[in-house]
Amino acid sequence: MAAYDHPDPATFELTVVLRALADPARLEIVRHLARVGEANCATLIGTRPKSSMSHHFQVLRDSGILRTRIEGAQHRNSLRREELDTRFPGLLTAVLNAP
Amino acid sequence: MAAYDHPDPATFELTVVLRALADPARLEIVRHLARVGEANCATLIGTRPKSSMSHHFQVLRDSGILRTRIEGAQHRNSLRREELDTRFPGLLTAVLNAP
DNA sequence: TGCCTTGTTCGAGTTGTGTCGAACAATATG
DNA sequence: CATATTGTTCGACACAACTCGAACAAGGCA
Repeated sequence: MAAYDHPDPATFELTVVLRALADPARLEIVRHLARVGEANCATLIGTRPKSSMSHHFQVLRDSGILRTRIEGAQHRNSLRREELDTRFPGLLTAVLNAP
Repeated sequence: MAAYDHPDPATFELTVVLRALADPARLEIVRHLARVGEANCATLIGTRPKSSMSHHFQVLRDSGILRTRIEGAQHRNSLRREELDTRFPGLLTAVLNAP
């Protein structure tokens, strides 16, 4: 499978990032990745079907919040913390620290 | 006209706040209020009709982002910076500093 | 009282977004 | 090769959200 396209930090859009974070399922994914560093999709699926998860990962990827690295049959996801913090200083930290 | 109900900071929901901020029109309103401190609705209307603006103000008010003070026929809006920062430290600042 | 200003409310229309099953693609593994 | 595992893609559906005109309410003012 071909590698994913990840947007350049200079093109990150605030409204797009905020909208990506404004969903409970995606917020959960982001919080989980912040804890474990890297995870494949399967370990992040709770009760939701794969197709729903795939959708959420795409939204997060397209907004610039996470990157997906392909290793064999697995897709390893991790937060793009540095890039995000360069473009929107303090934003991700504030979201992760929020109750 | 009766005063508005403003939610208690303890009940602010992160996803609700993020969704409220994730709209270009509302982000513009928030940025404007950050500059001028307080403003009535009329001065914030660009080309959009009043009914659209009223909707956006309600979303911002219900999420806890701004408060509306009634003075005669005018509704004066201002950001709830302290309350927001108590509940979600650094969030509003990060959003306001973002490009 | 009559009129203007300021905003809200209502209803309809349109678009956007999340959800999910089914089919598909790619990679391991026996 | 056959099969299981991991994710994506597609299509359809439901629901939430934005937009906007029209009608309404409340204040200020002549």
